[in-house]
Amino acid sequence: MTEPAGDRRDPLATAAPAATRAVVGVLYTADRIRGALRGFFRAHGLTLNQHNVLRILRGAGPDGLAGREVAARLIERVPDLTRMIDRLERDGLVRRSACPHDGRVTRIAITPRGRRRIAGLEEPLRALEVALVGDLTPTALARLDAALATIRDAAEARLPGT
Amino acid sequence: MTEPAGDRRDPLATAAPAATRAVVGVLYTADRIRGALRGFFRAHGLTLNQHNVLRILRGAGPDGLAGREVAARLIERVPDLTRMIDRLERDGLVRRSACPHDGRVTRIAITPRGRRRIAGLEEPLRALEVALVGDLTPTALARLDAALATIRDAAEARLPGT
DNA sequence: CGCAGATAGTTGTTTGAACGACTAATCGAG
DNA sequence: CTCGATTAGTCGTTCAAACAACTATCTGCG
Repeated sequence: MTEPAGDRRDPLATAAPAATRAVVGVLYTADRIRGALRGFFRAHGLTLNQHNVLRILRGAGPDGLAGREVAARLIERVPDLTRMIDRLERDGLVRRSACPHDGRVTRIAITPRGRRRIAGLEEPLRALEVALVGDLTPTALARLDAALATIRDAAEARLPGT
Repeated sequence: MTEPAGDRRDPLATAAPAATRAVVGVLYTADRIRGALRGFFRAHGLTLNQHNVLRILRGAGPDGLAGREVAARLIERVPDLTRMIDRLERDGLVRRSACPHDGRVTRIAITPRGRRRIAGLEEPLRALEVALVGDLTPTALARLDAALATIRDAAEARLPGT
């Protein structure tokens, strides 16, 4: 009789409101996915966001992209792209250059060393992703995408910036 | 013939493999949800994890919980619970006490001030959560929960710890 | 022109995260 | 007992995140 309200063990196992369950479920699942991906990238000396930047730059032209564009394409928004690029540049994975048309813009491009760093990662990464969601049917995956898109649109409408 | 695959603009708008889309979608959506929740909690001097700890402790008995148990119930795993509790204790929101049965264990309990800090937050928080997912039908929410549970089980099997 | 406003990026500073090493207490086998 | 192994928590240190303020460049209107 000392713990009358001790039935709240796991935030995901409760009979919480459906909205709470969904929000918490997304956050919880994302945290575990990040944990699984962290170990993967760490073996290659990269963080999640670093790999993301390199992948984005590899998909860009040889002139690279403006920092603003890189930030817009990132999965997770980083509030200080400058110093993140600083570290990548210090490691020789990206290269900065001034934009000839706009003196404010610094263009960022991937270096050959950066390409080598992420070379060969795509296939094992995809295998890991498949292992994470492989038990879901294509229909379930499509529904998941649609539900997430709905939530993210609502969430972006409530973000401070922009 | 140097860049034959330069059609990758937005990580969510591509025709990427379904597994990649799902993984990226969860991470992307979680990041936006966190951004929306951050502003909410910030107005009350709390972070997401801090509010989470207080909510967990409020659901526990008057003796509080062992740090280990708090960590296990958290939505996002924190690798240094000690200093997180340090900050909450410094602000007078929680209180530490030694466990009489096990000298290794430090029990953590919420203080009246901690209760006041999170009092009244539940309803607006729930309203925010509903605003985030309100456009989804109950069926869609149930399917979302099921899909996330599947993914998180697979992800936890690939985490370093435990 | 010339100046108000907007945009892109950098920098300062504080706070928290991440990783590992370390201490102390408990448990279990012999 | 008592010694090795395990568990709970704390501490040191390094790195990155977050927020705000600042500089420099561009845009457009008068």
